[in-house]
Amino acid sequence: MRDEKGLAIGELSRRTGVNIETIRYFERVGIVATPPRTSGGRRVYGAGHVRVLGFIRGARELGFTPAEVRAILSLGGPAQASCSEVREIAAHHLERVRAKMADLAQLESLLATTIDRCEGDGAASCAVIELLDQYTTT
Amino acid sequence: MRDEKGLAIGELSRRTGVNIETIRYFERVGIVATPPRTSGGRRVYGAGHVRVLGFIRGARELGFTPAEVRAILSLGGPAQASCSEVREIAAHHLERVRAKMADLAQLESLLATTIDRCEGDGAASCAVIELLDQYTTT
DNA sequence: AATGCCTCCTGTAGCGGCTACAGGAGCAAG
DNA sequence: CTTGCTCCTGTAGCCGCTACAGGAGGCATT
Repeated sequence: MRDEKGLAIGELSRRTGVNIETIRYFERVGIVATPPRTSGGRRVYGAGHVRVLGFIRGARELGFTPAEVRAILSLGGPAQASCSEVREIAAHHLERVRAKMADLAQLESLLATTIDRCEGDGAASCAVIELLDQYTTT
Repeated sequence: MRDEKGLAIGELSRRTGVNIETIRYFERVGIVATPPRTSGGRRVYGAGHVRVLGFIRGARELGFTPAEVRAILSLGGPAQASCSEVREIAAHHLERVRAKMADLAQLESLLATTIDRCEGDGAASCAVIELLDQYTTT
């Protein structure tokens, strides 16, 4: 299957960096459209699929949730979605990123402080174990 | 099962904030020890289980991975693990937290910049879609 | 003792987002 | 035709839980 007009799934996978099995999974759950087949039953992909799969990969790598990716795709995907709607989804994602950063900053501070107080085996108690032990009675 | 000497699983769950089903799961996968039973077949838990489950919950809530939790437990858990070893695991976790923070800071910056450049539907192109579209050809 | 209600038991399946594999068919080159 | 590679479908699995069905145990009340 080396037709100029379409790609086999392996070639699509190499082009987009998305796993063959993941591509089939995406088709099965409706994230990407079902492609036409050869008479032998093999899938034939075109430029639209190349674009959409690359887009999905980019969004996932930037931390957009699968639900957000689906939402953008249901707006028409990269070719048709309205900019203001995509921008709104991205802004929401940015809020989540900022909230996670704030959580991690708190956690980092707590861990660093506790580890600093930890004196190792010679001490009568262990600051890290004490920290983790706090939940013993709720 | 209201014996002074032991707790039933429901009471253990209320005491530790760990789900009944999760407690059974932990026993099944070996994270916590199998407790003795009544003649009727009910599990009877003691103070050791209360402590370990609380500890597990604390560690998970602070973001320690299941593998890290298991590592600490295999060192003897909160009652017996050596402080220096637990501290080392915590320090490694702190490194991961810091790395994640750095990743998120980069991502936050990229998203914020891109969203700022996004002018909405009136523009000829969409900065957010362009960003996500970068992966179309690898 | 019987009843009713709550708790606990085992076994199994499911969630999400993929990932992997078995067994067989298709396809192209030599 | 043979060979070697790609692709197909169907199924199961990863992880860390979470949920449920059907039935048994336990306790208080009548």
